Amino acid sequence: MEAKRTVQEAVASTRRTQILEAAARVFAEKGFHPSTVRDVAKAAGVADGTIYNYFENKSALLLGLLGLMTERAQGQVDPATLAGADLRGLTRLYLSGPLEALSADHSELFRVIVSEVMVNPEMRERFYAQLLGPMLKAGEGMFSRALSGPGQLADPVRTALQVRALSGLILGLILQRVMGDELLASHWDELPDQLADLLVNGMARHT
Amino acid sequence: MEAKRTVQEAVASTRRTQILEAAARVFAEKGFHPSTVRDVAKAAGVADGTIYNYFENKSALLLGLLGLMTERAQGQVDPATLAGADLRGLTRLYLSGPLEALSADHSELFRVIVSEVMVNPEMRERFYAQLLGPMLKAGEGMFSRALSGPGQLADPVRTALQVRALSGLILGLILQRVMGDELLASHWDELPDQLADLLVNGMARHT
Amino acid sequence: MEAKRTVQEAVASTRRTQILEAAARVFAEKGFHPSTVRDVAKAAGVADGTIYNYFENKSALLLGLLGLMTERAQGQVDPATLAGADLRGLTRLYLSGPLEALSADHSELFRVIVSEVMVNPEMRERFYAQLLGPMLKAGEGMFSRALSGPGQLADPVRTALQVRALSGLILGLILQRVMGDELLASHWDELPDQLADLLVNGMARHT
Amino acid sequence: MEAKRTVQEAVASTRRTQILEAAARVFAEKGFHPSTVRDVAKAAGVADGTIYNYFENKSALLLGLLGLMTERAQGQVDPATLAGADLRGLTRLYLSGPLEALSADHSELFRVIVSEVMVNPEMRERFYAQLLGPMLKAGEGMFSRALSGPGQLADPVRTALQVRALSGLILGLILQRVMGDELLASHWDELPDQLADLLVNGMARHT
DNA sequence: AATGAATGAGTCTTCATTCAT
DNA sequence: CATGAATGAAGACTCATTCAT
Repeated sequence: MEAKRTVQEAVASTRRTQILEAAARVFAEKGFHPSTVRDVAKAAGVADGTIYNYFENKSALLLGLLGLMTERAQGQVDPATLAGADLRGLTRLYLSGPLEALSADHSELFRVIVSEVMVNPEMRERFYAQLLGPMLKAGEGMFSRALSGPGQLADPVRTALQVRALSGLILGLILQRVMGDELLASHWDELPDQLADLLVNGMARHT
Repeated sequence: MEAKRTVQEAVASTRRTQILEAAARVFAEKGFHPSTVRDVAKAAGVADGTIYNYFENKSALLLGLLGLMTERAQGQVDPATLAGADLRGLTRLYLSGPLEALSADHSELFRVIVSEVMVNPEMRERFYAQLLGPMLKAGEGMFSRALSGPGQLADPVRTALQVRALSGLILGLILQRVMGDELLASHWDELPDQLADLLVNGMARHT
Repeated sequence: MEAKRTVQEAVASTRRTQILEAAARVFAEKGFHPSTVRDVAKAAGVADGTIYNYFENKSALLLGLLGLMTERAQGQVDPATLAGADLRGLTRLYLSGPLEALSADHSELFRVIVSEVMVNPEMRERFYAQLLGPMLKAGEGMFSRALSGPGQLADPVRTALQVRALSGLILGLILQRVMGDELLASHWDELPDQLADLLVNGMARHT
Repeated sequence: MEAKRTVQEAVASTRRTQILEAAARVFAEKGFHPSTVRDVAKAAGVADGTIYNYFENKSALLLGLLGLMTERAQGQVDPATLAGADLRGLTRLYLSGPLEALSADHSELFRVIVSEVMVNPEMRERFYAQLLGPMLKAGEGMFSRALSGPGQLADPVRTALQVRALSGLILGLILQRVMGDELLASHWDELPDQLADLLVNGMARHT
């Protein structure tokens, strides 16, 4: 009975993932609103009704994808690497994770999710609670240490705003790339380094 | 006949604007997809069918709003002020325009438009062609001059990337605010100054 | 403008009736739940969506039919005839109206409506408020006069219960006929007379 | 083997009853059509599919409930009591059984069943064959004796119609009560006596 | 015999768009 | 040009029923 239930749960979990990945493909291709539940069902190789055994409604698929994305975004950063990093290294690391992760493969899905986040309150809240908020919190911790001088604590508000500048930079660059800016696309890999220089040293010195 | 046509054109133009502004209100309130053409018609005080005398279809309303937004975004910057500005002043000005303009009133509509831009190719292209592209071009011109030393031209690619960092910063900060970050909301007015400092001098000196 | 609106209203009213009569036919034939909105639309010769220009939803069609039935049930009784009737005549009249009206043509529709009235609170309330309640009130007025002796008023509660017995009798007989009782079907026309005898004189004398 | 089969049959019968009672609760609460097979399964504490081991389909549940109701309606009347009753006593007894039984607890279920009987031919036939028909037959027997004078048989058609009047009265009163008539609800217990008086002596004398 | 996940046909309802007036 | 009733395609979702385990 124990075992049986566990097996069933495993199957159910697999099926859920299977549907979710199908939804990711379909939504990435056609967008959320133009996609039909039937599209997702077909892509997942299940019947229409089966979708509703795993998700309450069409929107829940999107929420599920947000969860998937969150899971993947976690654990991108290696705490050991962070420990020994100086300010520039820290900045570079903070930037490079999301820039690499979100832009490469999942940009299509990212577009769909951001699109709904903009407009759907529940998506927005979850996005902030699961992804953006934690990322900001982590950043504040990291940079508050790095920015504090010996015996002098960094201004917490200023630190928080700087972290928001960093994360904003990431978001904004991804958006611009997604919107078709070719310069960004072709220099994407250099960005973490360039930006770290810029942010640490400033434009004046950076030149 | 001349006059008559002109009057007619004026009326038509007015009616178009009237519909567009109704669409702005409606879309801002409910989002694009949940809003119906009838909603817009009612808000504009016209019949459903009348909408189609001025706009090809529902999507054209959104394109029209993008145009409206573009018009308003132009002429925000005063060329005279720019001329005498140093690097920090320039940065501050470049940031403050959009931050003030887009965040205050029109944030709802901005959300709707960005949402569709993410997902709708035609919207994306126009957004880039009308708004983002020109803004980047202008920025490149401005900063290329400011960053060039005497007798030495600034690296154009580096300049372009820096400009994209600036505009990305703007976009990303607006997004984060729109997503409900309270710290940004309460310190919004200080941002242009703080960011200008940060970007010009860097974090190291900025502390 | 006046005239135009009036014409439009007339058209709308006609269309409403047209749909309602189609619904009556369809529901009478297949029952309410098995009938689809499309069935009604086809029977009415309109598109599916047109139904929803005149009725909020499928249930509203049934409510509409209840209204139709109510209208027809009114004005069945001629006040002049009632005035001069004695107790037996009154009873006979009170019975014969509904028995003739509801059983003949509209028995199919009556079945559908009663079926939903049994189960649907809103239908039940309306049925009572529009049909049964008024019929009881009218009966109480009529019989309170007829049952009062000279200088002595009839007991109002007893009168009210007797009226409910009469109306209950009507309802119950219709139901039994509708359920297929052949004896009732073949003697339907004699019922008002027979029942009036029974009720006025009692079984003991009636024999 | 014998015993085993018997035990199995007992279990099966129990399970059947268990499901049927669950269905009674569910249907009484939500009505037949709005209830799902899953609702019934949950209320019975079994899996969806189990229902179909005991009932052919959803409708069979309702037919089963009709059977349940029939069983309970039988044996309500005590033949011994009937034997010595005069016309008034007989009438009172004939009325009081159903009025007490159907109105008290099972009125919800009664509503659901009548609702379907109105609309579903098979239900209608069974209802007539199992419940109404036998009740009429029994009444005809009882009253034919009571109404016959010495050496003179009562007119069978007249008797049959009178019995139908009685049963119709019952049905109609229950319906009116179920529809929310408060006077009936508050005087329900007096009905058998009052009605017996009315029917035996007539309104004229009854006053 | 019990389970409950899978099925997919079926329905209501919405809404962008058209067009006769 | 304005109107708004009519259209009908489209889609989310439900749920009775089946069947492999």
